[in-house]
Amino acid sequence: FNWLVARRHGGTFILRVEDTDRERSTAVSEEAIKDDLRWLGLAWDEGIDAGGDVGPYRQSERLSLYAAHTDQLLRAGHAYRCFCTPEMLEAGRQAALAAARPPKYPGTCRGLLPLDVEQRLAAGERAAVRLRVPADRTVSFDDLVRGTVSFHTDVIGDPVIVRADGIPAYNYAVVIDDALMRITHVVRGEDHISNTPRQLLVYEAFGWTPPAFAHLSLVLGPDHAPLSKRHGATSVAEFRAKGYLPEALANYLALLGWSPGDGDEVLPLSTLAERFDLGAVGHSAGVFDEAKLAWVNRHYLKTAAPGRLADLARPYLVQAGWLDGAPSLPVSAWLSAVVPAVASSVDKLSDVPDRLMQVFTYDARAALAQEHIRAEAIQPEARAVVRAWSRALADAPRLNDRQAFRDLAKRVGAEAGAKGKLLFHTIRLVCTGAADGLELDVLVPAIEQASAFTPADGIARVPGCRERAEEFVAALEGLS
RNA sequence: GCCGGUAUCGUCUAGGGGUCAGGACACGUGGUUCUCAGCCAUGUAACCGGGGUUCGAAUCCCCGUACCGGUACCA
Repeated sequence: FNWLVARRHGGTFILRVEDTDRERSTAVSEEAIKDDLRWLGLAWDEGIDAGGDVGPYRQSERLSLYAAHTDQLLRAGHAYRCFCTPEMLEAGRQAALAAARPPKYPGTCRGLLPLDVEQRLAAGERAAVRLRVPADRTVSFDDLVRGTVSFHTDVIGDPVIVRADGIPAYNYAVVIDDALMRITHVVRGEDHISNTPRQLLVYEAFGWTPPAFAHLSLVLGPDHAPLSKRHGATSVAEFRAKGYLPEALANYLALLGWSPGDGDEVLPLSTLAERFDLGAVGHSAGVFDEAKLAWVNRHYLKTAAPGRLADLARPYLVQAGWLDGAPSLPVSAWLSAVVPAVASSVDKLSDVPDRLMQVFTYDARAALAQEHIRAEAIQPEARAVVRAWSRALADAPRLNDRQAFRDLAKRVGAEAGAKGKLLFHTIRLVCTGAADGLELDVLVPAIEQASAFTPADGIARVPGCRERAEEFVAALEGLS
């Protein structure tokens, strides 16, 4: 949504890394975020790796900036040193909770004498810095999605703005950054809505004009609980791994919480960038529905470039053991023809191998062991087709294209006196050992082409139609 | 507990003082196709509860309930 707001209004989308929590901020997590954003197509105009004139864009590299501002606040009396230990604070919190009172910093160090502070500091005592929150005030702001939101300062304890180790707290660092980076719109999750009054107070202490705020609802899982690991994929990277197209995920996510108003559902990023409107964003939390994501994905799967689909599907075929990492050029060409043909009937790319099962595996005996297949195959009409088909294949060239298959099917039909469903269904049985599957126009040429490859091509061995027919006939005769 | 937010089909939503409350996904049924896809047709399904204002409330107001968030020297 941040990206869309920036695009829609000709703004600048900035990627800033908020890494003041050293535990959670690793090079790996930063890289993951950048990968996700890039994959989704949400390029940033300014920030990490992109540069810009209000950097640095990593909070851990802006520490001196924060320190200078803290001095200013301390001198002006808007902030003060706090010597309370985490243990003391925690005990106070527990006591308050037990007494059914709101847990709030009691202001223990609020009125410390400057001399005392000097002495304790000189003695090596560690101190955090707290913001002095004015009493009995209502702080309110006009949220771009929710309208006016107000908080009373009496429920806000003086927040720590700089920890005892000198690292600023999130609520403080973002204000300085947003002001210095001239941020106009802060669009974030509603988990930040109650942080906003604290931040507003920091703007006020500095005499700065705050940016516009917009708080978005969170996304819930199907059980209505916040999205978490047990709901399966919860990160962009996981959806990518499952074979969803980035444009589909972006499209779906935009629709989760926002609607164009006219019922349009398929909206690529470029269209979204023109039509998105923060004011039309919904106020309630959305439940993530993977079935709908899949539906959107299918739309994009149908129009994606063949080569791209082939490339994206390759890892799944490798995983299935049918392809090695570096297939030959002819195999790549084959994939570019076959993958798009199946991709249009699949929810996501990881389903492709399943759809291609009949190309790579064949077992006539096992097929005929299934009652319904056997019953169908032993019908005299079907046997006639089987015979004609295998005879025709014996001296036919490879059925490398759709037309060759159709011609042969026609000949076989004429010879066996069969057509339509009976004809094709029987051929399907012989070629795949199954009663359903891909359209034979597509499947048969795919099998034939694949059967011509050698192990050097980096693809598993695929039995051709002739071989399959022979095996089927043998298995059928074995039955009777 | 306290503070804040939210509430229309199972899900995403449109609408908004008078509508047959519309669409999409999913699901059911029928049709088409050599296909579990697609396409066509068709069906089931919703305004959280209670008060108030009003000729009239799903829509405005209040209360309640439920859910979500916050209540950190996390972000």
